[in-house]
Amino acid sequence: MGQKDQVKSLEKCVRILTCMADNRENMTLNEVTQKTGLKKTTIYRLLQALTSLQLVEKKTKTRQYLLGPKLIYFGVTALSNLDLHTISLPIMTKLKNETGETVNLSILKGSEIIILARIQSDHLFNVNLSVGSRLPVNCTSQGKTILAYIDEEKANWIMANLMFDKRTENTISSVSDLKRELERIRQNGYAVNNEELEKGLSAVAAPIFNHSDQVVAAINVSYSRARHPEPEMYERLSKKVIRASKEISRAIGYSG
Amino acid sequence: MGQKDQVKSLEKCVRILTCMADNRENMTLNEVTQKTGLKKTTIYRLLQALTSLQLVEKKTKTRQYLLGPKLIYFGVTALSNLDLHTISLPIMTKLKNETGETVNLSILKGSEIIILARIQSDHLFNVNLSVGSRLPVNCTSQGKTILAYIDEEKANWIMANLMFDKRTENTISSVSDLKRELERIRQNGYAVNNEELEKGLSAVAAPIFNHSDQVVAAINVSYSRARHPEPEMYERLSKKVIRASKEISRAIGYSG
DNA sequence: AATAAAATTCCATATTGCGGAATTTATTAA
DNA sequence: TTAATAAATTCCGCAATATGGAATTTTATT
Repeated sequence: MGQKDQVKSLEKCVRILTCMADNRENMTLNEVTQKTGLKKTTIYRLLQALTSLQLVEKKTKTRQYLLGPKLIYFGVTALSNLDLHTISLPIMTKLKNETGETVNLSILKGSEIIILARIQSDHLFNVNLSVGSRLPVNCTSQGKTILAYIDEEKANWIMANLMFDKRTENTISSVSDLKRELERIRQNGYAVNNEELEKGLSAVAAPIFNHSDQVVAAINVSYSRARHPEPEMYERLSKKVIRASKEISRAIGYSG
Repeated sequence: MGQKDQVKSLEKCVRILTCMADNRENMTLNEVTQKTGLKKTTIYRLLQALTSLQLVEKKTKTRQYLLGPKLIYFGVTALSNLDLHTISLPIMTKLKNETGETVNLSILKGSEIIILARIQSDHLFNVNLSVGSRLPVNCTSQGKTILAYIDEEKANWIMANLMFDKRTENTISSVSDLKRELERIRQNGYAVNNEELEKGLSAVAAPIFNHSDQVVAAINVSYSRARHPEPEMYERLSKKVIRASKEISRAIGYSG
């Protein structure tokens, strides 16, 4: 063994897969080479192996690689074993029925949130998001919520590296504004998205904590401002969202 | 290189992960050893490596291993890149709105189906299933649908290895009965679940084909018999389900 | 407390993975 | 079309890595 039970080739594979996942788009060998910094020959060989094991898929026409079907299998299995997920689903369904609006459960990954579960409203107008979708932390209720409760050092690091692209006129686009917003969120116990991601779209989110008092996710209710322009909606929803978030937190071991 | 770009340690890791995914339950080192047939020391070392890379999680109290968070990340990313998934979602939503009932998208894995996407109805009564849930082929509309359209050899192999546990009095529990049912499905173009999985639960499913005319998935509408006991419901739903399945098939390249 | 079983560590050896260089294939420019 | 450039793929000897039997420690069972 080199060191402490490392498996070099596996590490490289995970580095490649992570690179591909981070990148979202299909990637060519050269792109992976540039982004990972590994030797091209090595990557080539590992990608062949990964492909034959179905962890990666290769589009022969374009010579592009993408994450493969076996990862979907592993992933959805892991997801359905995840306490957070199984516990949240019925509570999310209840929340959706109470509010009539779309409910999401998301976790933080880098400077984005990833949707792990989503219960859509029955309104025809529905945003084109789904399990696996990612959104920037600064313009989502869930992103801001998580940011407000993770440890400050990590939050600062994320904020320092944020792109802050202005999705709408309301998008928070500076670290100082965002910090002020996080302070407000901590005071209220919930976060609001006031058309900061997309015009006409609002949401209210609350944090989910684990047994050791750390945020592990956020739950939100998202709705169209066209149907509910009144600002009182935020507070009204927040009560329900917070109740749901607490229920989930407790169920996964939070005692605070 | 050993042979044609194999990476032995990676292969073993995938074998371990597959074993764990197949098993559903958390596993102990010894269990993995027995099920994979690999040497215990090797598995131990690889599990350590997998754990430190977050592909696997280790419950130190019980010394059990389970699929880790990084696999969720890879999996949901792969899922959201999957044409089948992204194309299906809006069509499933439409189908749910048309019928008012829960809509599922599933693929075949071994002798089970796995739910890849699910749009729940707003009825309070909702079955406890979610993305990643697995069900036996013989007692689900989607399982039977896929079985009816995959190549016969594979279907026979699956049927030969089926457990056929009798979930209800209606559960199909012999190969010959199942074969007769598959024939009926091929004639109708859709499959029905007549309380074969759970008393009070019915569903109607139709197959989804790809560019090379192969079934890749099935879509279904599932509902409570308490609300709709009438058998005409099957045919009524089948029209809508078939329409949706064709729409998805075409969108992913089917031309038949 | 004694026994059995499972988990973990150790280490010498064979095997595997590595990556530079060469070759082939695709892409772009002329 | 041809030439030039860039990317993908193959080759192979060497060094580093993974292997697994045996020993040790920890945990479960009697």
